[in-house]
Amino acid sequence: MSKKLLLIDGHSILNRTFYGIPELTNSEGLHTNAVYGFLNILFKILEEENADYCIVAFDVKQPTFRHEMYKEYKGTRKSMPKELHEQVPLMKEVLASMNIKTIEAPGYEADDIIGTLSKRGEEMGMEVSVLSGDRDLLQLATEHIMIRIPKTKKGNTEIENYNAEGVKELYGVTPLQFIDVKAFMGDTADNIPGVPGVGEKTAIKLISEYGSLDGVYDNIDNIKKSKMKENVIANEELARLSKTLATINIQAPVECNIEEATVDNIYNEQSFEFMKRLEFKSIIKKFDSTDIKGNYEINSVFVDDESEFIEMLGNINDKPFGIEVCNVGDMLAVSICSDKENAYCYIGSGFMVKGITGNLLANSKNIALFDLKSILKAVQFNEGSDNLNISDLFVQAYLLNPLKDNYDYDDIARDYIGITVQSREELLGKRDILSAYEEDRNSLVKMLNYKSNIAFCGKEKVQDELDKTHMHNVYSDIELPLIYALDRMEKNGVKVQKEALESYSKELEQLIGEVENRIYDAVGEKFKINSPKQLGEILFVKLGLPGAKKTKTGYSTSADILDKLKDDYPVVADILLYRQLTKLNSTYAVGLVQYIEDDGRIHGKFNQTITATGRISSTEPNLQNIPIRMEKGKEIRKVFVPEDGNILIDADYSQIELRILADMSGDENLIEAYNEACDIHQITASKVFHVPLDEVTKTQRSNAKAVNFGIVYGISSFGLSQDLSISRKEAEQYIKEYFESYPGIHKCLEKFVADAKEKGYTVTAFGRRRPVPELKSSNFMQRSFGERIAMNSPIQGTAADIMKIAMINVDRRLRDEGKKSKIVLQVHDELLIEAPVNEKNEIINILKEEMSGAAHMRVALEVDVQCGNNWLEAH
DNA sequence: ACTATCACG
DNA sequence: ACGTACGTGATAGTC
Repeated sequence: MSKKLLLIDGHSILNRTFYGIPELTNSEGLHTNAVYGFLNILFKILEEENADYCIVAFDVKQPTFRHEMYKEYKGTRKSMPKELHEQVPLMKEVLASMNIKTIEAPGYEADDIIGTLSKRGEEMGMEVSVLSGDRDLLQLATEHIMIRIPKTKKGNTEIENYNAEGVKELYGVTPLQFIDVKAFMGDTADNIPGVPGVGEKTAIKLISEYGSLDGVYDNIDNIKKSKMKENVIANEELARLSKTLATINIQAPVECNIEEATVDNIYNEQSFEFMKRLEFKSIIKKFDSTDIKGNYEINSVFVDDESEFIEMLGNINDKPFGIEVCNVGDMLAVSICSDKENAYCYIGSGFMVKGITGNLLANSKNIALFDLKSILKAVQFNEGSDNLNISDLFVQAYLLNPLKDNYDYDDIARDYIGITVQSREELLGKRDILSAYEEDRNSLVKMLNYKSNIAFCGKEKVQDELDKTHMHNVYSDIELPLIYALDRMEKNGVKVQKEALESYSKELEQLIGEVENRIYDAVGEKFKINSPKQLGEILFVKLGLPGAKKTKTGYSTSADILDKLKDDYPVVADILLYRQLTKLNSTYAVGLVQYIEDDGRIHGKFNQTITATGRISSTEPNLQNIPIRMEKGKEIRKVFVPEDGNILIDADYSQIELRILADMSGDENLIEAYNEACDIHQITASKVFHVPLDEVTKTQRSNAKAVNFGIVYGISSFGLSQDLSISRKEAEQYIKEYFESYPGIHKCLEKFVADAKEKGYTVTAFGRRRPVPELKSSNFMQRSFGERIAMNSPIQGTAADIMKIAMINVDRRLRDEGKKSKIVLQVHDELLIEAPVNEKNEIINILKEEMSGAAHMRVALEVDVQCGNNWLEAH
């Protein structure tokens, strides 16, 4: 059988994948999207074709022989963005690691190299595939040379294939005639001028009729008189030059022995290291079936016998150890690791193990684990003075880089130890713990043992990083103690009246039915009102409403567009109402009922490792976005109630973010305004609009409020103008006046950006960091986004720090003082406490003291506290 | 699996 | 000229 040769146009594939794949960086901040896309296509083709030889050709940065006669060549070519530029040498290194030959020849373009090699391969009797991102190479196609062009369709890469026949079919000319077509039509991307006024259609018509460029000029008298004909005659020289430019050199003096460019050993140690460094998970997977992967192995032991395992726990004494604990149905699983080579796992229902494990956790000084909060769900113990040092690598890794979406043991193993461990999914698939136990106990044991082992092995490295980044205190003073507070809050849960919620849902459904019918009547047909696609079609095509704004998928039907139409078109008002009602019903009424447990309470999750800024997030369900702003929505809050004999106490920080900014900036005017306990929005209005304080109108105050919000978000004139429906000019004026009124704030925000640009990350008042890779982008949009992040993150993050400290302290006071009151919810700047009626006054005091006292700043941290028999009343 | 929308701070 | 406010999560509809 004939051998197969694969030739790749390196730059053109990189170019295509760079623009086709969203931004992607590894932890070092290296851009990797183009390389990633290239490799995916490469693997796909190599697997498909089973090529024997592979060569990747790159252009060299200098005028090439073929083009040196055409002086303007490359004059208008856009230079590569630096995110792509840095990936070119990287790509070459990766290919080298895979033992794939790369080639570049000074004075010759990649096209010429590929052209030459493809012909040589063909002469040697090979089947040749040429992989390129554009159609420039189609002229090379023959029976044995296939041009392959990858296309991304809906996320999938499909490859279009052209041999000589394929070209003929598509264009009606042979591959060689395609050169002459190009001579007439030109190619702006390649700076081939062509003949003015002649495009693809005309060029193809000419060539298919007269066979070639020469044929056209030989028969020029047969062409009937037209503007086009004049152009063709007048530009003969240009056409001939274009032909030269368009002709790929197939006899370039390329020094390359094709038979040495074998595809061999692409999966090897070096290439594996590269894929790990670039964090290409799906590609790393390809190494699974090979023997180089060098999967991390330990001696993973399953201990059947409870007393044997208890003895092992006893032998730990004061040694450092890594541990993992979880529930397996009614049983408990514990894995323990106190040396790098071995880990031991017990799974059973012996109650002794539970007690001893709890003791070990409460009294040991050197513990490493992943996700303490989840362990607390399986084995309860109180934080004491003896175990202040627990290293929760899950939370620690989050602090070190809050932008990641996973901090599982295999991620930590890769990022901090540099080894590859089989992930939970590789070992257990998508099964839950119990079914994994029932179906494949060995894999479950392996997973749990890896977890305790990686915790044990990774602890020091992670600790070092925390010290290096000065985040050790953020961990030990804030995140670690917070874990216990969050765990208790989750276990407390919040009482929700199931019946009330269900009847609320019934009411909504009734209303929804009515509104739905009104809409169908008005429009004259039934359709899915919640489908933006169908709705957009109905509103802007069928009914022809004005103000249509197109998005990439169709018309925008978002609330701010519909709001402008609702006064003139009653049906639009109904659509908005329908949206509101269905949202309330599906997300909040029906949505919440499912989460009410047998104790009548919802025990949502409060996640500590999600947000970029340091805030807590809430899921299953999200209890941090329960409606409050709209009249209809806030009713939902009535079903959040205390147990009998209790009340709800709600405490929230008043304008905490702006106060933090006042303190961090040291702006005298803002500090003074706050310390005189004035209405801050009114004062701002008075300053920005130059009116006396007592003459500030409602509108002025509310505009000033919007500016204050904008400041915290990282102000931009566009954003403000959008929010206030004013012109950008006006918004700019507001901002200018604002910064003149509060010069300290202006300076402070500029410093936030400058510092972040210099260091690559932002820092809160308590030392929490957030990397801002967007600031390095060459894309204006991305960079501006980075600047707004740099202004907002220190503020939002500091507020998050303060709230976390307050939670820890409130929680501690409640327990130290033997109160029955419990924290049940946290909503960023608000805490909800369920308190026995008789504890009411003391709790109010505790809340005020601990929340106000969580940080000491130049302005007071004001806290509003209210009580009620449901959440709506209390807020 | 992705997009649009909308709920909250 | 570019095309946005900062931070989240759940749902319905579409592919």
